[in-house]
Amino acid sequence: MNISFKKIEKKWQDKWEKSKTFVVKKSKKKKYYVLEMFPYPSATGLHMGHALNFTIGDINARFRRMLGLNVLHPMGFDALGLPAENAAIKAKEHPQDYTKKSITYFTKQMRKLGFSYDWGRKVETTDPKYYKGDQWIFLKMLERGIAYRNKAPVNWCPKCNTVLANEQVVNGKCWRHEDTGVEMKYLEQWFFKITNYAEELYNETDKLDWPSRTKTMQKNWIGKSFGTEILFKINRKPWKIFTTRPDTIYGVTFMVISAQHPRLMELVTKKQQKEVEGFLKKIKLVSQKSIKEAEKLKKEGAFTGSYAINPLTNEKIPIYAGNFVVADYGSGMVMAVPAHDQRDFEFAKKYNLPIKEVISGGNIKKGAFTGEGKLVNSGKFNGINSKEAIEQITNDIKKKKLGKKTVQYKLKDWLISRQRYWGTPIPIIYCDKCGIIPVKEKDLPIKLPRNVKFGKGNPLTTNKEWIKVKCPKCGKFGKRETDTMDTFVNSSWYFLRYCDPNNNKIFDPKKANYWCPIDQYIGGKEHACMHLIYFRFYTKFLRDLGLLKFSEPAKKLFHQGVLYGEDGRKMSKSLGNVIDPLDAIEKYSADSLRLALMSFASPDSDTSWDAKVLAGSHKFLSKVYNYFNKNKIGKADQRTESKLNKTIKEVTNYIENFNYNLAIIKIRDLFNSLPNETSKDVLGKSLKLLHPFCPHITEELWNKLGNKKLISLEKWPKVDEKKIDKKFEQQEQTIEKLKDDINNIKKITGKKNPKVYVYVIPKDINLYQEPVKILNKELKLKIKVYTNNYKKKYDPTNKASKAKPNRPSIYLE
RNA sequence: GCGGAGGUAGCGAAGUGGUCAAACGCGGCAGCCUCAAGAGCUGCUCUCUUAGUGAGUUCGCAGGUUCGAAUCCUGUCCUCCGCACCA
Repeated sequence: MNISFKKIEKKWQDKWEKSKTFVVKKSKKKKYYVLEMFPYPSATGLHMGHALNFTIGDINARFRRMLGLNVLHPMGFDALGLPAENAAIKAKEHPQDYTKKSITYFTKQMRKLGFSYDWGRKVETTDPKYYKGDQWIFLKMLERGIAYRNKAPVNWCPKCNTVLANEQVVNGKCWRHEDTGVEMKYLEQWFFKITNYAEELYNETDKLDWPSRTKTMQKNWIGKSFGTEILFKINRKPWKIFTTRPDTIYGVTFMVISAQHPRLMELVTKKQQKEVEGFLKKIKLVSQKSIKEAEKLKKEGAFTGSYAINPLTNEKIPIYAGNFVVADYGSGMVMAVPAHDQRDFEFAKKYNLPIKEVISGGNIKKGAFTGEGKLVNSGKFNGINSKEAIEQITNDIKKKKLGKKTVQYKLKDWLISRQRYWGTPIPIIYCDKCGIIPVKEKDLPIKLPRNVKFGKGNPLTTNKEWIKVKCPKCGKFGKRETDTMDTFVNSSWYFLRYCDPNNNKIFDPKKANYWCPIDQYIGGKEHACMHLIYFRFYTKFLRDLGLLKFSEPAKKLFHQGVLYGEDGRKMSKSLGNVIDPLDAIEKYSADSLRLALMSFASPDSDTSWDAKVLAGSHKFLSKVYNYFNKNKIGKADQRTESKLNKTIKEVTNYIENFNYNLAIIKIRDLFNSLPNETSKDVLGKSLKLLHPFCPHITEELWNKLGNKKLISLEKWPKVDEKKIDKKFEQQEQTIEKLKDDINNIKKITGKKNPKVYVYVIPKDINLYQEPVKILNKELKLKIKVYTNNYKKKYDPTNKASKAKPNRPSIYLE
């Protein structure tokens, strides 16, 4: 029978939309906010990863809704950003038109998948009403010293004429120009002082109900380490040096300052200038990204001509510029202890610098000894264990006011400036007289001008009309900031905007505090150290502004697995292994696709696409549909009731825990075991179990059962424990075993339609009567059961004597 | 180098102390149906054995704990992923 899934699906999608089924308001019910990370729309449309992500979210949303919660399940588009701008330029379109088209396309596809979004809450970051919020928050950050301007080394592509985000540098090359090396440049940039929140972000990570892997990644990224800050005198000025090994301070034989250090040139003497400049030139093309090929990179450097004074030994120590010291960690300069640090050791070997052993236990001729040991050559600290010496030396330094115990983070302030058009304009005006002046709140939003000419770099810089603006302070003409904000700014607070997306304010704190924090956030694990840290930071900042009453944006987080192509490789156009969700829907149906996506594997594990699973899912749904066309509605037997209730229990549990694949197995099993005649109640409850996965077909069949209301808004079935009867399970096992035995004997003997005689011991007779009846029907055989002591039984070969407890004897004729 | 995940029958994938030769799906094989194919239905699918209910060998590899291990412990090999010269 040919079922028109397409018609059915369209019918219910229309119905949901018309009757505003998924529109939510504040209510007395307990709230539940489920959110999938909003997509970055592109003209190529939704990909299978999106479909997977959103399906997981939708199942969760539909399930919670049926449980009686007030479910907020919105969707939006993260549409500002560099990739869209580049794609638009390539397509010779205006980014605005390109984005609009992409969003329309995405929306259409999402509708076809039957997601239960409250579309009235759609958020688009390209909407000036939205990015006004970015600008307002920026101004608040500026007021509080969280946003600041600073000169910093950045990745620069000479061909694009623009700064690139770290993610846009691939192996030291520009992502758009594979042959172009990225350079380091010093530019005045806007930063967000996320490091102010490093401690809180770090500490609260443990409390989150998030995947542990992500939590560790975040903690590593924030990178808290305890150490000591020691003041070394250089040219009579103190320089702070961070170390985790103050116990080795007597072994310092030189210092290394980062080649990227902004104050490097202060230390370079006239005599050494040429040498240092030569060195800097040599490493200029080595961007931060390619430094990541760490092991291969040889330690290199040049003597600056300056010396530092070791505060404990008063030794004069030469300072080198080096390529292996990170400029923005610690103080960008390290005290080098070649005897006890591998990198310092390599550097010392190369430049013939002295290696002084201060911890015993290793062989410093062979290499650095980084382990624990007793101190030697360390004055009054000789003989102390190195671990203990860390404490003692730190105390000594503190007493002498030469330093203190301190904490360092790897987390760096967030560089948000982008020399690009398609982003939120930074609301700043540069005035010759007044300096850097923030735009007044009442003048927000600063809209992106529509008229721009794309050429080299940021087209805003050549838009004279837009740039020219009156200084809010003195009234004379100044210049607008032409940099725009990093796209991650947009996604840092969008979840708040969903709570009241159409107002002219930023977001409604009252509503945000009702709906938030997000109860269940769902998205890719690749965001662990970017978006998922940024939006925590924003939440904390907005809390400190007094707008939010919570400190963490998402209580629970779920990462969907990566879905690879059928060949096990990443889906990509060039490999030709991309499966388009629309094609799958076209060929089968949205419900089939949703079911298949959840059947491959546990939704959080990486897996590959399998066309057969999709076909199989479709087959199953067809079977379900056909069953509902043929079946009779009458009374439910106890066996089915028992099975149903057991399944309700299992499925509920599985869905709670995101074991969607297992839930589906149980649901399939239930439908497969439904008898031709059963009650409306059983059928309805079975449909409800399937509904979160396959909303359309269940809506259709629910309606066919004679229900007037939507299944989408029905209550999730409750388990009736009393109806779960272990007897039936036992019977099922008995049936299986008996069936196996009969089939086996049939096979061995080759008898096709035998008469079957089953002999059981008297005690077991009750256990077998029912199963034999069922098997009679199922196998279409004549099966007779006797107790083995029954005198009138038919038993030509005396099989009956072999019957044992729980082990019937069988004769086939 | 640091950190994380994982290795289960032909494949995908459940299972985390006994009820495990191990759910379920796919594939394969056989039967029914049909003029035939497909679909659908039924059964089998580690090896051997047998008119069934029996035996043997399995859950990356090697040891160990236990009356008992796919499941716990130790070591080891392999795969995938993230971070990476962070002092």
